[in-house]
Amino acid sequence: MSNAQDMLFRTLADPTRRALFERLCREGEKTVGALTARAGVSQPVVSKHLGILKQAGLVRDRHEGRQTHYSARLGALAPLVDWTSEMAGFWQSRFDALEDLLKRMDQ
Amino acid sequence: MSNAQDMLFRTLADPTRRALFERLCREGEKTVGALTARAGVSQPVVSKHLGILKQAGLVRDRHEGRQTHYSARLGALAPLVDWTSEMAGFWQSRFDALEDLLKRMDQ
DNA sequence: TTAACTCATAGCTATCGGGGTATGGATCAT
DNA sequence: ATGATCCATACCCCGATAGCTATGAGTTAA
Repeated sequence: MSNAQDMLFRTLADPTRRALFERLCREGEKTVGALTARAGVSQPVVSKHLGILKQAGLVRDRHEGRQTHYSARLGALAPLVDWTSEMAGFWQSRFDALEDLLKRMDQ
Repeated sequence: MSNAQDMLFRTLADPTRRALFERLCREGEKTVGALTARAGVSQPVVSKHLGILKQAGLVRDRHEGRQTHYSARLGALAPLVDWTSEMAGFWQSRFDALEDLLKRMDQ
């Protein structure tokens, strides 16, 4: 029963994970080793986080010899944008309704 | 060292909390009692979540007699939108750079 | 004043999850 | 073939937190 937003919010809630995703967005494709070098946590931890990011659809992996290259999949952020827009939409429609009411009261 | 995005993602990561915020966006101002009625958790839990939402700036409260009315503060979502745009921007600029490179190689 | 009601806080428990080390599988270099 | 490198998995540990009940503070009704 967990929708797309749930997965995204939970995945991006962790600072280490979000930092990894940000680096992939900023700097493009990176190997696990390169990511580990500046992640501040051990390699297994980086691998686990990358696995979670992949499961959320936020990254993709490409195997080349003994190293794995990860890159950001920006399209996965769409549900987050949609959710935000939806919330804004509800708020706006209620605002419009209020505006409308005030207008009618003014007549 | 926790920026605005961190607070927002962590706060919205919990399904119960996000559901409360969504209801406030959809249906407007609600009392704690009204929220508790359909929250699926106990009243103290609802109060605690509302407190966290308030601390994140996502809701505001208004005291009226013995009841407290909560409402959504949509502006608080701005850092989230900014972050998303920033990530998209990085991705786009790298894409543009690649496009540019290919263009120059083509000459 | 007393009783009922609304919400917030305190205290507790159990679970979840992020961190680590150890290790194995796979690939490359010697 | 052997050793070194890169990554993923398994396992454990511990802190964070979401849930509960009990209770108190504040407010309205009787």
